[in-house]
Amino acid sequence: MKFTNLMAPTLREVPAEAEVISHKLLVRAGFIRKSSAGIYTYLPLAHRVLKKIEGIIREEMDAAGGQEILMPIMQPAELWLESGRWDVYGGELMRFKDRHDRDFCLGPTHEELITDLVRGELSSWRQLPIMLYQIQDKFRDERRPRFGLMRGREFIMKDLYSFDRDAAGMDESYKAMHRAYCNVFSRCGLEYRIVEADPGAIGGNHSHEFMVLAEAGEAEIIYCSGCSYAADGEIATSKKPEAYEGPEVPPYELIETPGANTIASLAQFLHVGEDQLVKTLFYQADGQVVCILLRGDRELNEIKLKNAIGCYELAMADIPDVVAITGCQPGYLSPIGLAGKVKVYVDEEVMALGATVAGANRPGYHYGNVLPKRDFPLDVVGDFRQVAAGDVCPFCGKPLMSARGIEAGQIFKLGTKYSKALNLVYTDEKGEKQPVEMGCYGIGVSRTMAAAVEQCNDKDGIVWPVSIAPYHVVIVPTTAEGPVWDAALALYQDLMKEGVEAVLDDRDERAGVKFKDADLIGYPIRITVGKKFTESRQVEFKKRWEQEAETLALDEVKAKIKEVLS
RNA sequence: CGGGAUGUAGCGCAGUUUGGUAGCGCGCCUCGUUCGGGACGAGGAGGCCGCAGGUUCGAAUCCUGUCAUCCCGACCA
Repeated sequence: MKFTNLMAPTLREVPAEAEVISHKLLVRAGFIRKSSAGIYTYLPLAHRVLKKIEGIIREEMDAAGGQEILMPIMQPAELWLESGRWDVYGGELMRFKDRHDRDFCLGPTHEELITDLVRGELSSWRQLPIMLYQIQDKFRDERRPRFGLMRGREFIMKDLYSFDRDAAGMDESYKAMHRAYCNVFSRCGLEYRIVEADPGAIGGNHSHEFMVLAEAGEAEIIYCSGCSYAADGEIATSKKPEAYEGPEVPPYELIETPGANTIASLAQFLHVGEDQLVKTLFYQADGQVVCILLRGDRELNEIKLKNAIGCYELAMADIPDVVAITGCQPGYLSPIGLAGKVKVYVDEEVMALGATVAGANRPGYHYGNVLPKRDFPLDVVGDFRQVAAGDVCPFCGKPLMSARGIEAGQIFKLGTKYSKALNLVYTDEKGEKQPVEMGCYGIGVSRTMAAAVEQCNDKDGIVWPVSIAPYHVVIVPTTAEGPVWDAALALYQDLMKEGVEAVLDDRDERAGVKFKDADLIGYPIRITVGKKFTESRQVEFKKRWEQEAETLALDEVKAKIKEVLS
């Protein structure tokens, strides 16, 4: 491709709306342009990168037993009503009506549609297992699209669905996909980590996320410094402490704590650590107020609490509701005396405290010598704490670490959630109907491209991994005429004949401009034809990820390119 | 959805407080000089000042509404 024929509109200045590196660079380097919030056009360079990522995904899915199909983006409401998700999915589902006033949506995911497809064709156990996948645009009306391609409203996704006769079969499919995903991200040249994850609205009971490591990632990864434990911060857990079994504690007593209306100020006033105190919080779960007790130094993990309660909406309770229950403004709230009023969820770390201090439902006062269970109710004891770096690994006891990641893929064991809701059954050897065990497996293709940029860049621009680079080689003639130009053109034509993916920067620009754009766009290899060619028929060969260039004779270039690309 | 900010040329911005008929840098076009890390000079094109109402002799500027975009939070396969 000649640069003058390539629509790659590079910008010298950063668009004001871009915040994260991948968004800035993809816009500046002429890969994408915004259409509306969270919706982008992929220009030729981006399109090539996406096709490469998709190519890698196809090879790995096919090798794992997948068959590619293409389902409609437009989906009828009936299927979503049947699964129950038409009402549950909420505002994220892009809904519309056709001319006959029938309800439809743009597919945010395809469990309903594929289950409907397979139930129409599946009859015998002999047909299983089946793995079907597609690569297509997905639509989610995000409340807040942001960070360019990282969280869009329209994005490209690969979604594969597995159908097995039993749980053991589903486990095999899950393992096969787990391996295939490792291959995909490794082949894309990305540094990633696999973590245990919350299945969320897709459902099921077992899920892993594939996190591309990057500072701009929206997800927190907790992983162990000593063993292989790694989990999304949303569900990560730390070692459960032993419940307190020390000497007997005298009855609780009122103590004066003027002005100590936060955990920090109370700890300071009493000269004890925040981890010696009890924090009392009130939340509202689908309209019902609940109480949560945590160790003073801890934050609540709302996802854990949400899963424990089994509610859809969870938010801090309104202050008037709290006052109605406790008779006290926040600051000195007490767990004592809540029996029968609200359900109390207690983090297991609280149980490890001996005599502790809690609020007294009276401004300026706390109770000392408070003992969990003896002095306040424990309706549910569990893990509700947000785990942080430095906590103790639940499996090996070594300290946990924290990193940030971009969720590029997630795999789920769905079990029979959708097959039961949509009546997807097969007939087994005994002639009995059985529900199908399903799994689903997604990769954000456009997000993976953004993640690659997020991970592979320097101050000058993108540094594409070879496997997903839009082109492998750029040839930069320092002038657009004379022997230098002729040599560059001949080299380009030669490389084209050999099937090398090359761009010839044939613009009538100064060399500096071409170098800047080459770095910005991020071709893995740059070949400069210039003064060394005039002097001694040599060219400069530079790898994007190395600082220094090497000088080669013109006829050595082809071999060198092949060596570097392989 | 709550909070904050911004909409002026393709991109980055000034002008708005104090109303007087639109400006800078980059990019673009022409000519010349340059030519290995975003050159220089001269000339030129390009703007319903987001949109709709209102106030005024007169609105980019003041008022009302509305739309859009971005940030923080909440939320999220």
